[in-house]
Amino acid sequence: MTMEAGDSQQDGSAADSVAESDSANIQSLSGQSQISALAQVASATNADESTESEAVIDPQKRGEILSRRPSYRKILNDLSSDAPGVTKIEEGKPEEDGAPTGIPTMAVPTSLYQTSTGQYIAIAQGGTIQISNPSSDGVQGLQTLTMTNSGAPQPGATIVQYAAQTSDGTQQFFVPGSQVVVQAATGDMPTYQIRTPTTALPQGVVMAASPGTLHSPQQLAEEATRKRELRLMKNREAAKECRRRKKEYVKCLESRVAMLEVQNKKLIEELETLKDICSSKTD
DNA sequence: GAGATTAAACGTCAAGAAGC
DNA sequence: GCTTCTTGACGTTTAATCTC
Repeated sequence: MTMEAGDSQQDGSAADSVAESDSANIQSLSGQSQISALAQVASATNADESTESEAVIDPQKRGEILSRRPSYRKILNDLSSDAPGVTKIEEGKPEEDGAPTGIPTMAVPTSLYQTSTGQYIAIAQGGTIQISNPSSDGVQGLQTLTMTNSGAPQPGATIVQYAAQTSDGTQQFFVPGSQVVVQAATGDMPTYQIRTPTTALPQGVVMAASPGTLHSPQQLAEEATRKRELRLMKNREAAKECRRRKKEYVKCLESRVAMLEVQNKKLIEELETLKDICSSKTD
C-alpha cells in the first residue's frame, strides 16, 4: 500500500484555509481528509516543512512524500513536547476510565489451541489461560484464568487435552499439572474452573501437542492454522488499539484547532487595537 | 412500516516502520 | 534479515435517520 501524496503531505495554503474555517467545517470533512486538515493545523507552526506536494517528479522526493508518516502516538508525543496543551498518548491507555477494559492483561500467548466448538485457549507465560469465543466480539469473548496452584512449569509439557463433552454437561480442557479447566455448559455466560480430574480421560479426547513436536502434514497444517488464528487475533486487537489512538489523536488535534482559533482571534483584536492607536497618533 | 441512506465500528489484508 | 507493530484501505455489519 502506498499512501497518496495528498494524504500525508499538504501544502501550506491548505493549512491557511483550515485555520480560517470553523470547527464545524472540520467536522464535516470525512475520514482521512479530516485528520489531514487537522494535522495541517497541528503543524501550522512548521508550515515550511512540506511546501511541495504536487507535480513531484524527483523520485527521491516522491519516495519521501509517499512514505508512511509516523504513528499517531509518535506524532502526538512529538506535538506534546512542543505544545504543553497537547496530551500525550500513553501506552495502552484506555480511551476513558469508564471505557471497556478490553482484554485484561492480554499477555502474548505461548500456546494457542482451538476446541471443537471454535473457542481458542491461549496459555500465556505465567500459567495464564485465556479462552476466547470467536462467535462474539474478540474482546468480550476473551476470558482469563490464572492457575494459582499449577506449581513449577514442566519443561516441554505444554499439552492441552481436550474433551468435547463430559457426562455432566461440561467441557474439560486438560492442562499441565494434572489439572483440568472445566467449562460449565449452562447459562449465557460460560464459567470455567480449574479442577483436579476425578476420572481418566473420557472418550473422544483430542490431544493437541505443543508446537515444535509437529511433523505430519496434518499437524503442520494445524500449526499453520493456529499461527494464522493467532496472527489474526493479534491484528484484531492491534486494529482496535490503532483506532482508539486515532480517535484520541483527532480529539487532540480538534482541541488544538480550537485553541489556535481563540489565539488567532485575540491576536487579530490586538492588531486592530494597535492599528487604531497608531492611526489616532498620526492624526 | 419498508426501503434508502449514512455513519460508526469492525475484521482483514498489505505494506512500511521499528526492534532485535 | 527476520519478526512484530502500526496503520491505510477495503469490504461488511449494524444502528440510526430520512424519505416515501
